[in-house]
Amino acid sequence: MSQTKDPGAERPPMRDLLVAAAFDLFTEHGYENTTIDDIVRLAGVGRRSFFRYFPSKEDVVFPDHERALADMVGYLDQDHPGQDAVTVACGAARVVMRMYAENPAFSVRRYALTRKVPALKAYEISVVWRYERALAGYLERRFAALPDGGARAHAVAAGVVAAHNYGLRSWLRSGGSGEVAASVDPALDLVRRTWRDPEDTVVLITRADTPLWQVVQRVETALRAPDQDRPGPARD
Amino acid sequence: MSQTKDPGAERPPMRDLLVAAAFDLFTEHGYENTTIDDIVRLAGVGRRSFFRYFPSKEDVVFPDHERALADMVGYLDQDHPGQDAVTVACGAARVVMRMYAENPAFSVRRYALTRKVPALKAYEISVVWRYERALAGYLERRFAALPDGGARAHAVAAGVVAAHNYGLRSWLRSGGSGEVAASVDPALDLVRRTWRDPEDTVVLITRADTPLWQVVQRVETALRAPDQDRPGPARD
DNA sequence: CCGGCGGTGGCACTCGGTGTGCATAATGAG
DNA sequence: CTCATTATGCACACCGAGTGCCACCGCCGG
Repeated sequence: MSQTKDPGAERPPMRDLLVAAAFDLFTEHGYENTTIDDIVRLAGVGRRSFFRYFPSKEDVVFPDHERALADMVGYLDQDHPGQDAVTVACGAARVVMRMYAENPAFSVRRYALTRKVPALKAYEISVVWRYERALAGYLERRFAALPDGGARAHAVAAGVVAAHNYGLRSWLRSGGSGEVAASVDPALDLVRRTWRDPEDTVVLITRADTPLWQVVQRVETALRAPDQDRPGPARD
Repeated sequence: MSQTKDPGAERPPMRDLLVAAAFDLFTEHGYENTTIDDIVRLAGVGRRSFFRYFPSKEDVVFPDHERALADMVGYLDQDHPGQDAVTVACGAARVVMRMYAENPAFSVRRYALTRKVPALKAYEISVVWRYERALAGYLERRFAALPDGGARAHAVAAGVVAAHNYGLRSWLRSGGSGEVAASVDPALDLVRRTWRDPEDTVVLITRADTPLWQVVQRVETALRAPDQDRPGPARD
């Protein structure tokens, strides 16, 4: 950690230095009352160097979102056999979730900051929007065959992102204790269930006087073995 | 229209003057290349007055969103008998849609601007987020009785906003010709159908050998007369 | 005629962000 | 070992957004 000589992680320590200095000052004097000069003075570097590592003052608060977005796009570019589009979108949201889980203490500090500084909240929203746009693009490709594919793609993407953020916020409010997934997955599952492809719906028709245990049995077998003996849903 | 003497609309003309001047300069020289001094020089007013009417340079591009948000909140505060929560949320989105429809030419010009200026896009997103938050707050109250009410409220709000924006964008890309609702309503309907309260689902069970025309008839009567002889969904 | 009073303009200042030129290593060729 | 090249950080100057302060002007009642 003091040398950062590990191959593959060639980030100069100055980046982390600036983030640490900035967060200390932000939490002590507030975001607005802290100038770039204060940060670079505490970090012991030149003012110009700050903008070499962060394009703006807001970016120092979200130092890893760029990587997370790239990870999510990479996840969407893989193929996920046997998973419908909505499930893949939820998986992509979980990729971002893991980024938050990597450093709970930092995530909680940042959450406290974004909650009280409108400018940071606005910046965070624009970052989240990029996730949503990536999801919507993926879903639009997957839903290309459907007549309402465009609207569906955007509505699903927005729902997935909103559910993810809802669960994430509740985890952050708890102070980052426990598993993130325990908060995020239920919300994500709700979205996945309600937006599941209509073609995946099981319609079971029986005589009205069929014994209940037989109905249950047939429902169970139908739900357990999906996508086996019928053409799958449209995959662009 | 030339005098704006109508009581109730006491906006001083300087506001509209600044908006007109700003848009002319933005579309001609670009947003970034236009300074506040350029705007106030063209409008013939003092620089200080600009910030009296608009808190920031971005706000001059969205002069009516504050009013639209207030209108939407007002709509949500009314009570809408016989409409489920998701339908009311879609109605609230249509309130915002009408704001865009009030001045199609202006909306189209603004759309061209926000598409190519990242700063304006980011600002627009933060504005849209306030609509979404208002919707989510309303839906959270309506869904308070449901165990997954919170996640559901946020997912629905996000879906409604995304669908509205999807339809709106397609209308804006067409140059603002035709009815906005023709683009927005189908997308909104998709969200409303998929998120409709589970209690509103009609389950019809018949003998397998029931004549088709009888089945159709019973389905129709069930769909035509909703919420009549059963307790409605939880309304806090 | 006079003294508040609301709206406006002018001025100076802070601060975020950018372009430029210079100094200081680190690297590689001879 | 020395020199040239490159990269990296730094100091300085500059621009423009946004703010605080005060002077000004027209309008009102007294």
